[in-house]
Amino acid sequence: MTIRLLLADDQALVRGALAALLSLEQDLDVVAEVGSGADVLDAVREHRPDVALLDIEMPGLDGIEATRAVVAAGLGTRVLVVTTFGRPGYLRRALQAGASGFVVKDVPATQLADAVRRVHAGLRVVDPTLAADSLVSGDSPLTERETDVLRAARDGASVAVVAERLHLSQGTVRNHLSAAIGKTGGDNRAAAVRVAEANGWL
Amino acid sequence: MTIRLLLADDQALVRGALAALLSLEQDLDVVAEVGSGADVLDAVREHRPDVALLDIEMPGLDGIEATRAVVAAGLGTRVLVVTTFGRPGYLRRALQAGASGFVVKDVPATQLADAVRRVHAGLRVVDPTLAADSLVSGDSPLTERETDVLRAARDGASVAVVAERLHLSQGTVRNHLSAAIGKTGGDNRAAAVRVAEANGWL
DNA sequence: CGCGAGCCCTGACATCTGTCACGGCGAGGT
DNA sequence: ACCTCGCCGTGACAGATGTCAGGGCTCGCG
Repeated sequence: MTIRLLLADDQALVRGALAALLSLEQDLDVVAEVGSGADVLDAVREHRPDVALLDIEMPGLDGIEATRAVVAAGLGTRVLVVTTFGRPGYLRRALQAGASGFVVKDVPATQLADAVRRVHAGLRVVDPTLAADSLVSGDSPLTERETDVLRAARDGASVAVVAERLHLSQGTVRNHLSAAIGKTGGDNRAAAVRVAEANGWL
Repeated sequence: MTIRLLLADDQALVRGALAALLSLEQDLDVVAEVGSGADVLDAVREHRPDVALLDIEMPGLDGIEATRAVVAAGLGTRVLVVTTFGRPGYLRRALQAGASGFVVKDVPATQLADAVRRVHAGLRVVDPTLAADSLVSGDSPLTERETDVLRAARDGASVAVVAERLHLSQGTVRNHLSAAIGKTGGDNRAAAVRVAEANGWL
């Protein structure tokens, strides 16, 4: 009995290459490929794959949201998240969204098929090096408002612009920013943005 | 007669997948795979491939430097650069380094083999959508010092730290930063960093 | 109810940042 | 030799930023 697969990755070349790689395995069958998170759910409904391989970095609906949607659909499709960046926050958020496995694109090619088989068997597959990091970095320490403000200031917007965009006073924006800077251990907003992005807190 | 290929990509999974994809073609033969830019030159010397597929984003020696080294070796190996990010600056720098072709990982999988064949035939292969962008964005308008300073300030370092690191006065650092901000069209250093990175000027 | 914890919001103050006008230096043209 | 132009370096100044102390609000708990 073959395992039916859905592939989602916005980079056509990578998607096709993964399809070629997985098709070499006798017991795996790629039944659908999509290039955006928004198309995942429809494809799952139509093809009923056993396992969905989702990339996190996709425009529009990202892999995390797509995972949530697939799991919520309740069709028995298990999700294996595949990502370029081994950020601790991604792992945590993917598992919270209901993913059954999480692998980084750094793993040897031969291990991907194994990961698929394990996920299909109901096991959890987690990159071991990431698991440790994820525990120490834990949940985001930022409050909702702090996250909003930091996100708005991400690409260099001034306090005035952020305040305008979020309908706050400038003092409030500065205060949230200050809190975020303190919590991330940086010296200024740019450093705070780097840390928060690296941990998947934005 | 088959075309002999070298694959370089730091992500083992992507590398293996590309190998599987290209091996499906009758006239292509993957003779070597490496996971870092530093290993490229040795592998080229040992296996004498016709075409080398190099990813730009690699730790240590990046794809641009590796291209330069392969071309300088003068063994007749042509370079096809494959990258995740379609930044105009990358294309320009890759071609300046002597690459024969440049494709983004967004292209359909079937086109990669064609690109390889064209490069092997001595043609230039350039993603057409990028070519236009590259011309308008052109060379970096930043002077050497401005680039240094902006690079040092990239992850949120304060003026004092940058000045220390580059052995300059704080006033000078501020001035270079100011010039970079003006040239990039931003309002502050964070915006300048974004723009410069997006154009491959750093 | 009374209380404390946590979050959001604000204004005042010291510090940092970006701008500006200016001088020195080397390369290339006249 | 002279001039010009572009890049590097510098200090003074206004404006933006980060810190701090503090008030109002909701929510859960004794």
